[in-house]
Amino acid sequence: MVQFLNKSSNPGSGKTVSERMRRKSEARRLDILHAAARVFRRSGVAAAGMREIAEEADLSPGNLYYYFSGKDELLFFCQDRTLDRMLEAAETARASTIPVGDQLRAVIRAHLHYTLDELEGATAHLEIDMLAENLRRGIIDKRDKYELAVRALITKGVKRGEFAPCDAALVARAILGALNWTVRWYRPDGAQSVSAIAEGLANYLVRGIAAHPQETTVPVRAQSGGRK
Amino acid sequence: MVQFLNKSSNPGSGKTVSERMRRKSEARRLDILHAAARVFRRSGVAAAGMREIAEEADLSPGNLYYYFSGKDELLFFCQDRTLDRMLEAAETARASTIPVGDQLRAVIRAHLHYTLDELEGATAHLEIDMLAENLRRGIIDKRDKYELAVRALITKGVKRGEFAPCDAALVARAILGALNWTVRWYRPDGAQSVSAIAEGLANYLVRGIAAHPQETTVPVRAQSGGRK
DNA sequence: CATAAAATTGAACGATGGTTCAGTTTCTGA
DNA sequence: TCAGAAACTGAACCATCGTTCAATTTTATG
Repeated sequence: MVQFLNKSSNPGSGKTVSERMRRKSEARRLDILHAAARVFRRSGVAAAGMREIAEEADLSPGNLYYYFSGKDELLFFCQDRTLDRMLEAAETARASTIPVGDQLRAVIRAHLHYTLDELEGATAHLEIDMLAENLRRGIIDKRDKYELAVRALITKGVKRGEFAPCDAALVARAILGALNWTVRWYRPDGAQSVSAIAEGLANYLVRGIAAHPQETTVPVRAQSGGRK
Repeated sequence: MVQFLNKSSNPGSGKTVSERMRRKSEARRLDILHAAARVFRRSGVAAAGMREIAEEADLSPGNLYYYFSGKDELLFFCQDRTLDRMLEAAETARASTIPVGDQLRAVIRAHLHYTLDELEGATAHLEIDMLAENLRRGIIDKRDKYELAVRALITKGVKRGEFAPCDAALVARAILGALNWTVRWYRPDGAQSVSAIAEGLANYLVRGIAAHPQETTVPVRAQSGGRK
């Protein structure tokens, strides 16, 4: 979680020097990663060029390769990081003692936060087949693990009688689809904030499997305090 | 609907000759369009190369440009065609006299058919920003019109008391997201057929807004006759 | 301050992808 | 049968993109 840089090529190749320099280098790497994530989100992975990423990170194209072996490594770290966060959120929800419906709601909120949030949001993990073959395996596994976590939540809800019997695998995919597709239409300057969208979607998506849904209440547009 | 070729550059530029030749040329154009749609779906629009499309359509790369002005025109026609079909299905559903829930179900079925079906399915229309700026407008308008049609269906259901009050715009986007995301996980050789997936998703997605959902029934995996 | 390592640069390379075009083959209609 | 149009070909062009590298500047440390 804290250090994901020693997984692969570090700057240079000689033994590291002072602690202070190592810190600085690491921070720089993180900055670059953030810049790459922004460009990936803004332009899409395919259209995101190394020159564009370099400019966003305020360094020359060539210098990028001093910190990362190439575009694939950049992409890999971006995807890996986001999936880790989502998996963590899913695990936290699972381990809690609140009703399963609320656990699912928490996962939905976190999911949208990590994809749409202006600062922390990233979407690179949604374009897995842009990643080089050799790096794909691990990412795919994490993505599948996440999907399975959502499915397990649904299954648990059914077992407890909180949810109606259903095809958990299909419902999980439907939920994830509805969530992931938000990156296509969400605009930061739009009418609804990320958390408002999250509440609305959570209400609708959970209601679809709730054993005893409230007769009336579904996402009625913004019941109080509009933006942010 | 029938002829969408005279919208732009036809083969050659001289006056058309005999009717028989025109027919043949038109058929050829359609074949190429189908081939392009297959390649777009298989490889994604960005990764789909003109050489690959040419090979799929059994002609030389250069010859492609005898029938179409370029990749953008190819993409435009693919997107336009699919959106037209979906709009048509939405209109048919709207005009029918069945319950709104069933109208929505019909739209969902058609939507998945036109995206996932082995022969007729196309996914190019999901990558709108791959299209050149100057052609985008029309496609975006059609897509928005379709989204509005789905939203209108929901609003109608609420007005009639068949659906619970909700944020129709958000729910429409959730539904479309769940549907569109199927192209990411659906595999023709998977366990469920397209229509089985359609039924399962329709049940879940409609239940989320139904005023009085059945207590139990939700997509319980394949109640009879598995594949096809 | 000096020196070596770390960091940075920008031009250039090779591959790829959309597109063009001069030339060739195939087909149509009189 | 035979022009002339239509259909077709494949090599080449040009832009772009990921990447490399020799050379230069900056920084850390004795």
